[in-house]
This record gives sequence, C-alpha cells and structure tokens, in this order.
Amino acid sequence: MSKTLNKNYPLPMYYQLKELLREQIAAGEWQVGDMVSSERELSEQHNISRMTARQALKELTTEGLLYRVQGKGTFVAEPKIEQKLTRLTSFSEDMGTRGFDSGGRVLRLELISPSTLVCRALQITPDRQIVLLERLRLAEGEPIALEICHLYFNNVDKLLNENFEDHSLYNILRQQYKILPTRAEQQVEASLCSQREQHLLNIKEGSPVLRNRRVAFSQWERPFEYTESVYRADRYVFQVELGTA
Amino acid sequence: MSKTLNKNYPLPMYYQLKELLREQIAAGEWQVGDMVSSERELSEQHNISRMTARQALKELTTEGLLYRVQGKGTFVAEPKIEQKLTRLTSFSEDMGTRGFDSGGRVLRLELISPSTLVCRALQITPDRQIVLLERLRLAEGEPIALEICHLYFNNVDKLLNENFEDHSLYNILRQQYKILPTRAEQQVEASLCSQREQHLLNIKEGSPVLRNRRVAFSQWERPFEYTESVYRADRYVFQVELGTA
DNA sequence: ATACTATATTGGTATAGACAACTAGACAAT
DNA sequence: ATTGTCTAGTTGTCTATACCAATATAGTAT
Repeated sequence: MSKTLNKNYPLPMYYQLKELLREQIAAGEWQVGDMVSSERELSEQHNISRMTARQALKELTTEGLLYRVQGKGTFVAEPKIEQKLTRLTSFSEDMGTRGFDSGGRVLRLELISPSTLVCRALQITPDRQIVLLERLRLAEGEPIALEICHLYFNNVDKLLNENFEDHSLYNILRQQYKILPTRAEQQVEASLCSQREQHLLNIKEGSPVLRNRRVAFSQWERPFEYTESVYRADRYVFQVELGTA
Repeated sequence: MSKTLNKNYPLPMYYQLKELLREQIAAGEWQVGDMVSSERELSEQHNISRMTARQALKELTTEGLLYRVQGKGTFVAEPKIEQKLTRLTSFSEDMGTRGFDSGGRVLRLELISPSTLVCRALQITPDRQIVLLERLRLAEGEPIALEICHLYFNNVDKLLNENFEDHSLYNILRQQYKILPTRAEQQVEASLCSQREQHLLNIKEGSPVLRNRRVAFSQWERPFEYTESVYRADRYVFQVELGTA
C-alpha cells in the first residue's frame, strides 16, 4: 500500500486512484507497455471494491493513458498526442522512404528573450528567457519544412546541451524533463514563401507554402511550446481526422 | 417495453441497449436537448439492473451522443462532427460578422456520373449517379471559398429539389434523409489558384489558396460525401485541436 | 516435439442494494 | 417578495458477489 486513499474525503475514491495512477506513471514507475496492477490487486491494496478500482482503470483507458486486454492485463499506452503530432510530419515521408524521419539540420539553438506574440502563446512575462530551436526538416535528403520552436519551462536552458539531430524533441522532453505533451492547438494557412524560406527549402520564388502555428500543452495544462512551421506545398499534405479520434 | 433486449445472446445487454438507444435517437424519438429515459426507467422497462442501464448511458456519453447532468437527467447532445465541421467554416467569419453563415450562391446542382476518383472516395461503382453541388461561400458579402460536393446515398436525386441557399446541407441530410455524419477524413494542402478560381474568388492571379479534400462517413460507416474546397488564403485559417478531441 | 488438459489470473458482464449529491417544484414561514 | 424546508426524482459513488471469456502457464499424454 504505497499511498493510502482518503476515504470520506471530498474527492471520490475512484478519482483519487486515477490521480495516483497518473502520478505513478508520470514518475516512471511503469513504462510504456508495462502492465499496471490488476483490478483485484488494486482493490486489495487500497481496500476498495473491485468495481471501484475498475472504474478508475476504465476511465484512464478511455482517456487514452492505458489500454486493456482481456485475460492479460492493463498496460500503459503510447502517449496519444505524440502519435498525432508525429503522424503529421511522417506524412511527409510517404514517398518511399521509411523510418529515418526526425532528421533535420539544426540551424539555431539559443537562449533568447521572447517577443510579445510568443509571450502570449506561452503565457509568460517578457523577462523570462526561452529557448529557440530552428530546424530544417528533411525527407529523402530534400528539405521539406522549416520549423522554429519556442520552448519554455523549468530549467529550459539545459536544452542547449541536447542533441536534436539524433533524438526527437518530444522524447527528450518526456524522458529528461518529465514533460508530457497532452494537447495542442494548431492553425494552418496557405501563403507564399519568403526569400529566406525559398532558399532554405530550395523552391522557386513565389511558390505556395503551408504555414503552421502550434501551441502544445503539458500534462499540467501549461503551454510549453510555440512552434511555427513552413512546409513545401508540393511535398506535404496535412491530414486531419474528425470525429472518432 | 418498446423492444425487448435478448438475454443470453452473444451481445451483452448493455451493448444491445446502446444500439437500441442509438436507433431511437436516429429515428427522432428524442431530439437534440431532450431528456432520454432515466436509469431507473430503463432498468425497469428492460428488466436489467440499474448499473447495466447506467453503463450503456455512460458509454454513449463518452462517445458524445449524450450528456448527463446530476440531479436532472440524461440528454441528447449536439452532433460532434457537425460542430467541428462548421467550426472550420465559421472561422472564416471571425472578422466581425456573426450568424448568417451557411450562405453562399449555388453554382451547380445536378445529377452526374462520378469520376473514378469520386467512385473510390464514395466506394461506389461508376454506373451509379451522384449529385454534384457546387457553391460559392460568402462572408460579409465577399467570396471566401469554392466548394464542390459529391453526394451519394439512397434517393440522392431528391436533393435536386432542396434549397441550399437557406438551409445547411448537413441539416437537410439529418432531417430529411436520416443521415448522421459521424466521422470525416480531411486533407489540407496549399497551392496556387486556377484561373477559374481566381475569377470566382475575386483574387489576383498567382494567389495562394488552401485546398481541402474531405470524405464524410455516416452512422453506418458509409461514405456519403466527397468534397473539394478551395479557400482564399488571405481570409481563411484552418484550426485544429489535437488531443482532447 | 506436439497436443492436450487443468488451473490460475486477468478483464468483461451483470445483479442488488445502499447512500450521497444535486435539481426542481411545492409549500410554509418570515 | 424573500427565504427556508421538505419531497420526489435524477445521476454519482461504492460495496459485495457471482459468473463468463480470454489468456498464460505448468504439467501430462501422445
């Protein structure tokens, strides 16, 4: 019994158990794919009925944090948002090449003062310092997108020592900084490329591009990332699912 | 007891009840906002325990078909997809004008033979006839998008008599044809406008546009709509939410 | 080795009942 | 008029129990 739940206190038992499980998973007690305690184990450990433990597990399942297999157990699921966000960029490499996405040349990686736009997006004051990360994304060796990330959280300056050419940003955030992306708001629009973009993306003057602005939120509903991306229109299609997801 | 559930049959009771409720709602037995039977009513009507009825209601709630208010009851929710799809176009009219969206001039409305592309999208054979509906969407009197819908379902030809200038397509489909949009796949890309689009949208030659392809599915997982839209890039931003759905 | 069998464990379904929290309306007291 | 109180009806939480269905494992028979 690692941490007793508070009977007869404002929050329902199943809810307290949900929070506890969430914490334990965030703390790395179980990794993605690991089996968490079974319903019967939880009910004995916390002195609650199996149906109550079950409710907690079931709700965490519909929230996408866990998945269940009859006869086997309940397991920690792959984070949903990362799937969706990477599925976006991975749509760039549908032209034959498999795997080695997440590549890209780092153009800038530095500590800067945020613009007012970025301050609003990240909900911070202008006196904070943020990390700017600019990358050129490649597919089959060809440039396909220009991406400018603005990042802010505790100890964000440590990011300056990370290697973004070999590791994905989100993996680093999750593993080193305990930041779990859980939600994102994104806007997409079309426009023509600037001269700088034209050169970096290796396209003709006046070519159309897809412009992408994204604010990503952590498990604590804090915005930690504001990213502007520019995609070559001739190599990139933005895919959206509405309804089920 | 309108329709008895089949005890000891392959499908669980709560699942049968879910399906029954879905049918009753689709049949218009309850309208959006109406209160459906209470848990105790359902448990008495169908001779099941309250918890079983509760499971059906709760799952339909997480699926977005119902919503519940403690102390009041369980109610029919606004269809989710329509919210999302209309939120897209309604983003066009964020520039002051409220309300009178869904307007637009009908340019074509006729029965045609589908192209192979449309056949694949709608999962039909080329011998079927589909309805083509081309509309110019306006905001503040200005053209903002060109939209070409391809529609196929039973009695699709009746659509030729509908008035699309005053009523929304999805409202007509739901009320007259019992077709509930439940899911859509959508692709967005950027490109330059064609000469025809340039004239209709009243933009300059070589202007960038957002191109949008959408396949929408009914409650029976049948694709009933394939739509290609072209949006003026200077007046339209595509908004996406990732994660919370 | 392969196939079967028994058993234990897991989640899935279902029941019956209890009490809490909340809503809305009726009605009385102020 | 406002406030308080009661009541009936609703969903929310929780317990205790039982059995079913799918899976994993160890042991056994072939």
